[in-house]
Amino acid sequence: MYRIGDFSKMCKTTIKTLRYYDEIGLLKPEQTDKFTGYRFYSSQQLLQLHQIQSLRQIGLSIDEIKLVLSGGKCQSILQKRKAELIAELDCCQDQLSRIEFILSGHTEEVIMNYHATIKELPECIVYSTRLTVPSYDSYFQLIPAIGAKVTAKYPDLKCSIPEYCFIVYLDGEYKEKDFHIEFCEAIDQMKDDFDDIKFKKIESINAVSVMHKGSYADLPHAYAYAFKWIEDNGYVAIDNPRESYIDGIWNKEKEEDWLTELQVPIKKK
Amino acid sequence: MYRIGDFSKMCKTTIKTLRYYDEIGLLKPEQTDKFTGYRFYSSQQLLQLHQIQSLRQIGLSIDEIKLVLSGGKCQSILQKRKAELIAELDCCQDQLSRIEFILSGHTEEVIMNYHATIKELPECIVYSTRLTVPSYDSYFQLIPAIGAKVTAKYPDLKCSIPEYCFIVYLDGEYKEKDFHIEFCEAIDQMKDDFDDIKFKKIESINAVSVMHKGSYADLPHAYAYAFKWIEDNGYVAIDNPRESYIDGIWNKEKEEDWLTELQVPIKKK
DNA sequence: CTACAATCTCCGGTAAGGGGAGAGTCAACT
DNA sequence: AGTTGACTCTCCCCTTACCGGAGATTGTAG
Repeated sequence: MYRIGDFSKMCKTTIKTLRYYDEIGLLKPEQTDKFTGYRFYSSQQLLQLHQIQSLRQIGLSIDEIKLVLSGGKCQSILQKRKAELIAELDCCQDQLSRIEFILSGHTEEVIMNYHATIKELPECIVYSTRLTVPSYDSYFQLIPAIGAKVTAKYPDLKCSIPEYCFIVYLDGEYKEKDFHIEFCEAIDQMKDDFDDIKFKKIESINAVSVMHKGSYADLPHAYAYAFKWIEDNGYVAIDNPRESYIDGIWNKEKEEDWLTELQVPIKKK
Repeated sequence: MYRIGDFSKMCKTTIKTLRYYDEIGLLKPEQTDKFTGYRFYSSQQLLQLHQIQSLRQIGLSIDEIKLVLSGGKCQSILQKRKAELIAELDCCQDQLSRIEFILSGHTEEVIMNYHATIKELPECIVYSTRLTVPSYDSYFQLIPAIGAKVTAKYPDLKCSIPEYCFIVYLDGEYKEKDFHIEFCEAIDQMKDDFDDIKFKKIESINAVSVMHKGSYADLPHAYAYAFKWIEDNGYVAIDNPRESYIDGIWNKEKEEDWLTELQVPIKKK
């Protein structure tokens, strides 16, 4: 029989940990003095603790170890831990790649102020219409008219709160003018199509998001950043990018206050 | 200005998280109503939060993000995080390897009951002597005599508590008899050598530890397990293994109660 | 005016222990 | 027999980055 201090040295485990294992019932000392509360461990416990340590060192949680020790599910618990580890490895690789991307200084070439995040865009219902516009500036003259038309047809239809409206560029290539675009506005319910207005449900999807502040003339920088980020971090774009408008001419006077979010649907390569 | 619920949807961040960031001062809402306590966020905060998310997604802690945002040390923080990630990748690989080792069932071939852990053996002072013994059983007749001799020479010398005594096999190869071994006993202070007794300090080292319960005749199984484990998990032995005696003939009658710990000094390959 | 949704603060919980206070216990040395 | 010092005990709070829920207040629609 060993007192906790000696046992602690023999098994290279702190006294705190031994007391904790006692408390949670993972490893009870063979005897506990009823009056003094002193714990006494035997060599048998040394063997048990050694197994516990071997399981802890492969990253099992204490609850999992309890399951293993109570004689069940060893295989499936290890398989589960294996899957966790593979996911964790992927996650670390991804984070490492993103750090390399920042450190390698792509950011400083253009503007230091772009950042990329991955987020899940939840599913939503939108009405949409396709149009060809001669230039950037002409969008926002056309858009209010579309909204008015839809409201006139379906007065009970409401925009999502918060508002979510975006356009998608349908031209695969870069164009200086006469863009082919699709305008989408998220709404609260499905309706029937009419004229050139189509209603559809957009499925949930993962996208990389880059915020762009300022004039639309600089948006290509944001696109360049996003696509380089996607490429360098091992993702691929799986759909046309969305340009989502947050602040613009309709609520901010100064161009430098305009805020746009670029969302590029992606998946891991 | 957006209320917390809308802002939460826009930035895909939970209300709980936003309140938490407010509380810890990472992201304060632009306004807080003095009477109702309602938080109000602006698009500017959207931009800030987006950056925070991008940093969180590479695994920075909140304190680190605060440092980055307060304008300092961005490079060094990222380098530090990079180093952490590389260490974490190594750790995951190691755990994965150990799980594969168990799942691939080496264990079942021999005896299911071996487990391996890696532990740091702390530095210690020992007296040691080399001897050649004809067979396993003759060790324990010789050892008490050695102890007696040392105690006679240095009466104030005390064994470490808990006791730590082990032998090292000096023969590189496997032998059936006439082993060349070194016997070591950990003690509390350095003394001068005499006769064939040498005192030395053993440095701290990492070792893989395997517990063996039962007759010494089965020890080769434990050795086989340990060396296969070392090989398969990408380590190499860097010194002779130690056989440390915990329970044996001196305190347990039955052979099946004897407990021995095999310690093999290793490093990552 | 009444629902009902949104928001607030406060409290408690997470995993696996670590740190420390204050009190009791054990063994050896005067 | 008393004292010192090492050891151990329990109890409580702390860690990270939030989540869940209770109970109270506020805002908005009908």
